[in-house]
Amino acid sequence: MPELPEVETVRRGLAPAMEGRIIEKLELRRADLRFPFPRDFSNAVKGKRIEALGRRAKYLLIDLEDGMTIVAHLGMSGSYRVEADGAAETPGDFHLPRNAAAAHDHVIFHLEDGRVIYNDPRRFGFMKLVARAGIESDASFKGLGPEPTGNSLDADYLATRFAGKTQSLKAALLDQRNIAGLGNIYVCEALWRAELSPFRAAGHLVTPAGRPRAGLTRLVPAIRDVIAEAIEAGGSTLRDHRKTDGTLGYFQHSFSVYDRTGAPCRHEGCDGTIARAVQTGRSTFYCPACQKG
DNA sequence: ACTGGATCCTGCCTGC
DNA sequence: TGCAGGCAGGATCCAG
Repeated sequence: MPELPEVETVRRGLAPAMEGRIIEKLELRRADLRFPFPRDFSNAVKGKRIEALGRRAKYLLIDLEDGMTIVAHLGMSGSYRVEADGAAETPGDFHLPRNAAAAHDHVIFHLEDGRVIYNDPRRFGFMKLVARAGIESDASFKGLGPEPTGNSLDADYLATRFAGKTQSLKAALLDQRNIAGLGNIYVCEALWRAELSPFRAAGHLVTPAGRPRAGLTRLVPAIRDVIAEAIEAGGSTLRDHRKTDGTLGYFQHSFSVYDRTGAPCRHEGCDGTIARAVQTGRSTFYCPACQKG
């Protein structure tokens, strides 16, 4: 599921249940996810209070009182759910009986007043423990580009990154070193909004003098807006992913191109049909009629 | 240096 | 109905 808006939605969902709580026990139900868990992981966090939940790109950051941070990535299929002690059953069929472990529940945070459970069928996610001081030099964060919602993302910055690149715009936007947090869905959506071809070389949007062309100037607000709107909607819900309280995100109803092959383009006055192509092994959804820039 | 492909893993959907 | 094949929100490693 998780691109930036989904991870941010997870962070907001978990914060009320985790911040200020002590990790009474960290239960690891297997030895690894994508990578082995940190050596002595459970003991290292046992008894520590969680100060705050943060996010950088698609990484969830669980700040502990001792200056360490649990860096958690949800991979493709990771999700969290909260089970509060003594809470009434939420209507609907999602919640399991208390204390019943579901398939692919790999990590359970036992807190003072409930549990937070990490589930990840494909196990592409991972968790590691990093010292907060100097976290930016950790391999996961070094070289990471700016957040798409922050002020440091602008057309001039992207021009410096894209200048001379023969790589497609699609691939360049998926590269976390250029912008951190975009994934396949929101790259497709942003390119559609800016009416830019996903196949165009990234360098094409930069003048020989290194200035952003009009298309690149359009792209920045397209990215900002689609990410902001998706966060506002609580992220997208694809397949079986849900928010931490078991409810659904809504942004998938707002997709303009993603997974809409054969549907009419929603740009006013465009009579194009959404098409699917494969670029660097990933599906690209786009409108061949209006995404020509 | 830059680029694209292969890879990790399970589940679900489609088509035969 | 069963089964094989393709595909899925990501990041990293490797070869050309």
